[in-house]
Amino acid sequence: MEICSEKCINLANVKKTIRSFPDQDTIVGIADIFKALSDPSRLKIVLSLLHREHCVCDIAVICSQSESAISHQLRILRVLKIVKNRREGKIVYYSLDDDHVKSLIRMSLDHIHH
Amino acid sequence: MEICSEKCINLANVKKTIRSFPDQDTIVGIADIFKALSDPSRLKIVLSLLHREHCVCDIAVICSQSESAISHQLRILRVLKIVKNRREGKIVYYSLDDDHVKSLIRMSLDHIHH
DNA sequence: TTAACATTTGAATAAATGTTCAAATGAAGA
DNA sequence: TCTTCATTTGAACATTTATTCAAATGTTAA
Repeated sequence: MEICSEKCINLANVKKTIRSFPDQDTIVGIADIFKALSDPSRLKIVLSLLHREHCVCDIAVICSQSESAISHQLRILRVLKIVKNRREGKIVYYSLDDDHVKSLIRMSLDHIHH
Repeated sequence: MEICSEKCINLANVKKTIRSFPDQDTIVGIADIFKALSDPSRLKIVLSLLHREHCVCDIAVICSQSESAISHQLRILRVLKIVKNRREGKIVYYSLDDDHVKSLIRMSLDHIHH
């Protein structure tokens, strides 16, 4: 990474921080997970799956949104490996696919309620 | 919350999940924190402050962005109480204002590198 | 094969968001 | 006071994003 030393106020600290930086892929990966949880309606979906699996139409009821809107968001969460699904006849059940996400949400719940 | 029982596949589970739901303010609050960390450039700023404070122009160098762009993002992070600042003459130093955010980031780093 | 149903998909629209540029603050030193 | 410098601000623009609607899958039961 290039450092324009002329513009730096504290070059030593800047170098330290840059050295401690994760690589760009890691940064984007983390940002993606946070982005998945950053939309209230998508967060609601994840919250609804915190304790048990649900089918799409039940999630729609729980989140008071259309089944289509829920399905669109579930696809995003599926691509990010945050939820997984299983089919039982006509019905598709979704559940959380990532324990880290559960931890993140529990931790943020603690944070809000501190 | 209204439940359209006709549309529910599994009413009992739906009711359980709805009962376990945080209130809307909590949901939006959590989503806001995740939103703050969901943009790679904003996440970079937070990462740059993980170990030590920095002034705006140094953050700009670290994140290879304009000082104006950094300042705009810092304002968002300040409103969300994720960073705080102190002025020393002409220079404004920013640092993290929230230990929970540090934990969230550390946890997500663990997650990516599992 | 049909009909009914749960879910998915694609296109379109509206709203939110990040960056840029230029101008405005506010503090320090000449 | 004037100049310089670090930072902030506002408006404009381009991009991303969530939701809606209509149509398409894919599965079950008649």
